[in-house]
Amino acid sequence: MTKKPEEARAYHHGDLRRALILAAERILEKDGPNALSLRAVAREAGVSAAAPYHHFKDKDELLAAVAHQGFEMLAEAMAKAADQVEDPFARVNAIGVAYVCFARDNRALYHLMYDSNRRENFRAEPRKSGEGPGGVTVRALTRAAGGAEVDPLQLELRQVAGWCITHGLAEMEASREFADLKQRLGGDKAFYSAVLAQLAPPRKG
Amino acid sequence: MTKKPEEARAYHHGDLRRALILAAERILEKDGPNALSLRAVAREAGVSAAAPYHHFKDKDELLAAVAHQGFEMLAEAMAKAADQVEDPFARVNAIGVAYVCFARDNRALYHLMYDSNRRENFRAEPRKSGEGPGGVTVRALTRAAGGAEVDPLQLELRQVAGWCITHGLAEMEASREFADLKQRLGGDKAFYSAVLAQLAPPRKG
DNA sequence: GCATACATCTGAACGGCGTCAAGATAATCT
DNA sequence: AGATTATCTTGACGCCGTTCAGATGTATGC
Repeated sequence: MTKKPEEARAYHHGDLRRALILAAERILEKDGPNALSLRAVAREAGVSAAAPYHHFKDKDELLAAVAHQGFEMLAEAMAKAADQVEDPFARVNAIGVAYVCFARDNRALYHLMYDSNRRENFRAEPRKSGEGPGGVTVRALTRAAGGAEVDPLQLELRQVAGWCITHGLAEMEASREFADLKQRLGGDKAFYSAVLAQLAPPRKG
Repeated sequence: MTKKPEEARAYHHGDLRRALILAAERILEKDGPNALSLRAVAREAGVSAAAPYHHFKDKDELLAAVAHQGFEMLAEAMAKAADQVEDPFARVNAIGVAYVCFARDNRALYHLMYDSNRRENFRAEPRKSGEGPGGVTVRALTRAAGGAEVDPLQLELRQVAGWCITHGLAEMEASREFADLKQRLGGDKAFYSAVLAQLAPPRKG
């Protein structure tokens, strides 16, 4: 049997690398981050405990790959949300809401992404600044600032602040203290949107 | 030898509970979070690996105690910063800056605090909402809103947004992408302050 | 087509980890 | 003093991440 050129190279197992990443995501989703041991991943993929070391330098590198895939999913969700809104200002808000929704719906993965990012174990591709979640956000924010004459320093600060408030909300959205507020506003998304709207509009001049 | 009443109860070791918490902080500071194993903490405290189990149910409970102490330090730093500013609006900003500075100066501890909080392993005292970092912030924000007639929903949203942007900034402040901005603004604190100032002032009526 | 080189996987082992049970030791109570 | 209780040690168990020698399957050169 020869290799199928349309799939990644398959030797004994058949793209074990991808299988391991998927197994890790499955475990993360089903049993939580505490159960995410390298041995458990290998077990889930039906392979010996040492097998992953032919595809990843160590456990962190596998987790980084999982996180990398998570960032791609996140960027995609944000881009899709952005496309559904015309008004530049509302678009920024929609992107933020999509970001927080992703964190809500992929809690364990989101935390893994952030941890992996923090440890700077992103040994995968160097992130090209245009393609990740940051790129989507920055572009939308820049456009929302519009043709108006905006102090570039203010614009940059606003980008940072928007990033901070969104990430902060994503980290805390599950807090019980917000349950009441969510209900009063009529749903999670309305709550996210209202919180993100607290960012000041960019000052002109 | 009888016990010294001014110190906590000392049996064989002499308040091992506190010693373990301090040992954990020492390891965290010196060798980072990866080195923070229960056995290493016991070793650092000069005690057998099983000894901690007479003071903490498991490792998470020890970490929760460390985190708890961290929250007290943080609340103190915030309260001190608040006392040094008169203007209610500037005070809110100063509190946020103090919060981010704490995260910057106690990075490993801050992350531990947040992790421990996330896992809801706060088996220590239930947090009385008035005393923690949240209480300090909320009081200052409420006062900054002033006697003006403010929509209470808007005020609450603003509290949440303030909390989010501050925590988000604390998590990301070490990012290299901000180095340039920090320099242009003339220091870390000026940068934190400028970012936090991006929050919209509370709308009246 | 076959031997050789190479990529891939297994099995066993090492030290470290969190945790527990049994026993030793020291402080407290009566 | 003797009994009780709190504290700590020793030793063990199973799981973990990682390494290494060797087995096995795949591709390549002749």
